[in-house]
Amino acid sequence: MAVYKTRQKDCLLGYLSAHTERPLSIDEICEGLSSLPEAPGRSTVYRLVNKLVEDGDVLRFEQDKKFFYQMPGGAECHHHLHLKCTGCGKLLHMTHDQSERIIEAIYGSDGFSVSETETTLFGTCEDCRNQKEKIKEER
Amino acid sequence: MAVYKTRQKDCLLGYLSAHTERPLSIDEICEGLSSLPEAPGRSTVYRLVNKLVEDGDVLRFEQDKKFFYQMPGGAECHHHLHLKCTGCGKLLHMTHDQSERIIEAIYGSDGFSVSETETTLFGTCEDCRNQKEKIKEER
DNA sequence: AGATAAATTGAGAATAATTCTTAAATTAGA
DNA sequence: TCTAATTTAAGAATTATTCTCAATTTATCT
Repeated sequence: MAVYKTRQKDCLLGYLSAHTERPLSIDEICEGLSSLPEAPGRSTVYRLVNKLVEDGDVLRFEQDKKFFYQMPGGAECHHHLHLKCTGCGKLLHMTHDQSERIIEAIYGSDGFSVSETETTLFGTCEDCRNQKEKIKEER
Repeated sequence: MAVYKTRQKDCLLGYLSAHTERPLSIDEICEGLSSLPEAPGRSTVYRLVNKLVEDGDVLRFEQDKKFFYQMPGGAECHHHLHLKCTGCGKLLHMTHDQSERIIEAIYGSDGFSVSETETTLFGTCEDCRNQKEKIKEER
């Protein structure tokens, strides 16, 4: 099963490597490609992107029942772990150092390499916790 | 908007509190309820479970594009964080102590309370990392 | 208990992200 | 250029979930 080089692949790959600043949804990718003459169709984007993930050339992560895709290496914003509040939806960015400490601790104890781009920690932010406290007190 | 007590609610709540050992999918819940005479229908299960999550009575988390539900308090297995390998799909359980250390560190630095039941860290396990190394060496 | 208004249920339609199917188009090599 | 293998893309199929609304159930009032 040889692999053929096509205009569509080049087009997608070009777009992804030019937009590494954050993970992109399929909609965002198709939207971004839409003005280009060689843009692959939607089902081709799905197929190509799956292949890229399988080959380890693109990172994929899941949020709100959707997949997001990102080429590794480029993103400054994603060299740290994220905290997502399930109360208000806010996304917090941990510091690089704190992220590293946690990742190294886990590597040391479990031999597991946590992927910063694929991992989001869920919980409750300070504001939402304070609000909950207040509601409890009012009873 | 008063709240009425119904047989279906009792039935679901009874089932959930009797099965706290791990998070359950909607299919598993409906399957489990199916033999009971007062079992709510599928759309009612969806509606009730969403209400319970909203009220904070049931925990929900997302995996493989599906939601899973669990009543808090019961589960011994979920008083720790999980590591999921994106290579082989293996699920690792961190020790309770290690989980606590990480959660406390994040609470200290960001004021964010990580929820153990809702959080899964993604990455590569030791075996898969070794395998990747081997493939690289063979080139 | 009977009547009434508000809340709840459930069957199925609607939605949304993704995968599958397949005929037509493209690619690479002889 | 011819040909076989690969890739594309339009749309059908799939799957988890939400939405709709008529029929049923619940709580309350008399």
